[in-house]
Amino acid sequence: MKMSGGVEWALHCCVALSEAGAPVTAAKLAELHDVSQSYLAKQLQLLSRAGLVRSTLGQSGGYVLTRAANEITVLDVVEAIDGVQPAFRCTEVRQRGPMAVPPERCDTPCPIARAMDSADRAWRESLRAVTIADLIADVNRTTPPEILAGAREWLGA
Amino acid sequence: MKMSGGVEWALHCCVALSEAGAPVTAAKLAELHDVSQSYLAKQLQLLSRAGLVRSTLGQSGGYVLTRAANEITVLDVVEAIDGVQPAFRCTEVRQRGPMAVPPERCDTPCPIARAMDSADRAWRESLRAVTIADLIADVNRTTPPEILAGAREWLGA
DNA sequence: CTTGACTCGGATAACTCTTGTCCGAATAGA
DNA sequence: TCTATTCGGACAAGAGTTATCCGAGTCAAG
Repeated sequence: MKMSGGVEWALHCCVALSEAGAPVTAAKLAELHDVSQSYLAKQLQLLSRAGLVRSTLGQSGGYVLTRAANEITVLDVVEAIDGVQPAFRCTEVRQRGPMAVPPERCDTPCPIARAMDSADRAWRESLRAVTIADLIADVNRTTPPEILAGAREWLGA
Repeated sequence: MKMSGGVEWALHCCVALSEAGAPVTAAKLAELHDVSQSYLAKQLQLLSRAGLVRSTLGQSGGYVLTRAANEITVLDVVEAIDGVQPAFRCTEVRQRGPMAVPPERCDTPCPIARAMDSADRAWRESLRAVTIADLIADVNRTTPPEILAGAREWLGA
């Protein structure tokens, strides 16, 4: 089981966008994080489709967050990039084979699927409890101030 | 993000093995669940490597659980098949690009990684709380008795 | 108003990982 | 001793992710 690597980039971009305030181009975000520009554009498109960022075209264009940082959860970003489908998908094994249970007797979900869904809900609930604003607060607390100031200036330039 | 489909099969196999008591061959398990025999063998190998099942060779051989059903958690099976690595892997983006944070200043983990790890722990904790015995109890409660009896007899035959 | 350059967006290949299959080594019973 | 049956690891095919490019649209300046 592996989450799309783009999730990490997208979260870093959300943090940067919130700190910048003004529109930032995909090229600048890619350079700041030293990642593939073309591929990062794809992740930003996904964020745009999900309505988390708004893109501005033309000169002095770029991406801006559509909501305040404390109104965007980590789960929002994860679902925008990685999709909303749970990692486990029940294939109804009990309805197959020589001892198959007839479909009309399967009103309750398979116990295995139930356990997986419960775990999936716990996972999502944990991600929903953290917002971009929380991440920013942690970043501001743990990174050297001079680097923070430099990054803010670099983003604006 | 997608979990290996073999996890579902492996869990069904553990339930079946616990109900059987005697060794069951991979071929019988595959026929019971109507899945690819060759591929199911791969999953059973992984369970064997993890020490959850013991294989017996030769005639009248097969697989048996090494522990009681209430001593095997769903998490044990998931980690045996899908691996123990978390879905999210931090690539230390903060240490890259023009505003890179020097490694010696990165004693605390990245806030993004921390949020992901917390969610991952919640997920695993939820899976650890459910045992194969719990699954069996649910199965016995929700499936028609005649099918249960038939399956037990079919496994023994 | 015209021009120009810069932006994002979707369609297009390369690659990695999962899925699926096969045959050989080892074993228990006759 | 022999035979039938078992599991185990090595071997291809497919799907999904990763990475890239070029065109449509837009804003700003001249």
